[in-house]
Amino acid sequence: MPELPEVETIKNGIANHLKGQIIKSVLVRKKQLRWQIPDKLTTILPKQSIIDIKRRGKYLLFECDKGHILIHLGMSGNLRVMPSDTELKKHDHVDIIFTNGLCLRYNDPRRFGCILWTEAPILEHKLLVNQGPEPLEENFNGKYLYARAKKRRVVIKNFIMDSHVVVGVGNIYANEALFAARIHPERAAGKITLAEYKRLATIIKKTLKTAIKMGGTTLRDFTDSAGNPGYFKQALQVYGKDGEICGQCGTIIHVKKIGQRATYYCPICQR
DNA sequence: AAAAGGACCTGGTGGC
DNA sequence: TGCCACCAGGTCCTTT
Repeated sequence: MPELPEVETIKNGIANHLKGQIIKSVLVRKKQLRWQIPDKLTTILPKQSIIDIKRRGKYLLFECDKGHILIHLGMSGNLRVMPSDTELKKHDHVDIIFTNGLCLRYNDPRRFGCILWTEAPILEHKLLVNQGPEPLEENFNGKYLYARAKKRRVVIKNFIMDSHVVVGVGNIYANEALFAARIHPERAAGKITLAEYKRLATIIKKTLKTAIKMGGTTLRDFTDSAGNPGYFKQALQVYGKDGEICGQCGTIIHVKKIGQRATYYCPICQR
């Protein structure tokens, strides 16, 4: 479900409801996510307030009085703010309940996400310390990509999906960005020219910004924190469009597994 | 050090 | 209708 635009959309949807709220209790119905939810979460959070909510890559960072809650939504996770007595749905695994009667409810059918607690400086957390630059920041650009790609034989699509290279580019936006940049997804990262990387970096920024503006991409049942769908799906050029016609040249869009993931591309436009 | 593949998990779909 | 194989927004970890 969530790539960077979806996580950003969720963050924007919940932040204003939660900032300054005081946690009353934490209800964990299923602690086995990607990693087990630490027992400490339920004991240490009550009486703390949510100071701020930030995003790093696809991780959400909830700054509390004594540390941070670290949440990743995996493939199928979602977070909604709702009255704490709202009827449960399947896979509602965790409620963080506030003194004002609202709760933050975590739902995740596949349980690839995680909810962790840390009292150390948040950006030094093991999961965050080696993350690449934020794609919307200035330190992510064509020169950076070109330098990082030197001598790398990994295919370009996997390269830009590697969060240690740049965070937040998942399968949908990797496909879309490579199409827009007219770069074939299977080229070796080390063989892409500086000019192409400049084009690609610019397009990744543009693609993600547009998707955030449109509230993310709705596939299957993605909704934002208010339950609304995202509208970026209508703007997709290649993702999920195998067998359809390329809007640029009329060729049939191909699909192929690259690195275990479905890859959609136009064999004529992308070289 | 880098590349490749497996692992984690549920639900939906399409074929037979 | 049932069963089975396969697919899905991610990414860490192990093996080569």
